[in-house]
Amino acid sequence: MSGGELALRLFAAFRHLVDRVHVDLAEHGHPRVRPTHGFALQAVGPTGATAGELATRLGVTKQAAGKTVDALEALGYVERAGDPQDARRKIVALTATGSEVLGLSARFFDRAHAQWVATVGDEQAGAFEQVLRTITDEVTPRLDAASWLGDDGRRQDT
Amino acid sequence: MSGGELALRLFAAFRHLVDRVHVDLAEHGHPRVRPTHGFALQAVGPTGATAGELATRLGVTKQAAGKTVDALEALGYVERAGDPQDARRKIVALTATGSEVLGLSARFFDRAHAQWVATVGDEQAGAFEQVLRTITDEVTPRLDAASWLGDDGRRQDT
DNA sequence: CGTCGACAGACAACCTGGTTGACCGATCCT
DNA sequence: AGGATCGGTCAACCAGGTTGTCTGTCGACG
Repeated sequence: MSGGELALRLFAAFRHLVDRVHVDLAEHGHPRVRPTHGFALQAVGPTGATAGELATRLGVTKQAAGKTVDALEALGYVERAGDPQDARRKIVALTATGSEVLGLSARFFDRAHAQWVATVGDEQAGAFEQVLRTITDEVTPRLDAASWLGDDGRRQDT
Repeated sequence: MSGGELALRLFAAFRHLVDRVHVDLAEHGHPRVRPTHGFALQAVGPTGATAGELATRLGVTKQAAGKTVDALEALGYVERAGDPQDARRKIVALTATGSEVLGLSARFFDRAHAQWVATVGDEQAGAFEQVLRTITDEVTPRLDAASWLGDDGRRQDT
């Protein structure tokens, strides 16, 4: 396998998985969720987070994070609330539907995972994941997928 | 490994590989190339192609393909020439620097590939790639990575 | 031979997600 | 108290993609 093919297939596998999950999500009453949103919800997490924290977790500027929160809020998946401790901060937290999506998403990911484990065999799958783990262990997980493809990598945010 | 983690790691591996190649490319006199451009150059290939062919190969609209060609042309990697057989068609072809980039890119991908084969071991790597191949074999290779992340999937192009 | 439909490419307008830059109020620290 | 700093938002802009429209060229058929 050439290096280029390897890269392509890695991406195809990733995309296949994510697509599958989003089809399932759409069929269960959440047709508007986009992969970006999923990442963001994940980053918010059950404990909530501020826009700034989100920004660093997602590897984007705080403005971009703010916009994502706007979108999620419009979809009804998160809510913004003021922090009584510090009037500057606004903590965004999952709504009921928000955590429902998060839970469903996790379930569907696991289901897709289980399916391909079944097709390739238990042992192979284990070995595969082991290799994948060692490859990606030192890599910092950055989720700013969209911008990364097109942009120069310069990013500063004040 | 949870399904979500699997997806994340697949993406991280892909991204890691691509990033590495583009760092190498930048160090060898091609700092402006973006992943998108790489895909497009690949799609043009040594034989050249029309904008429409590019569009279907990349899985985007012909207008988008046209814009990409504009960018590549501005960078000096491709040239547009009229087709003497059919005055409607304009075939885009790689310039000398264009095919240089393509060649370098292939070499760097292979180098990165070889490096991780070395780190995980020959046998593991082989098994890994075998699994990856079976997973992604039925998947149609679509390279419209950027739009896929944010858009709804509705796409029609006349 | 002429005409009418299909095809290839380009232009314009718009959307999304991201970025930079500037700004405002709240907090902290001296 | 007062200046620096932090958290968040507004505004302008850019890249890449999409839809819709239009022009020029082929080709096939009457």
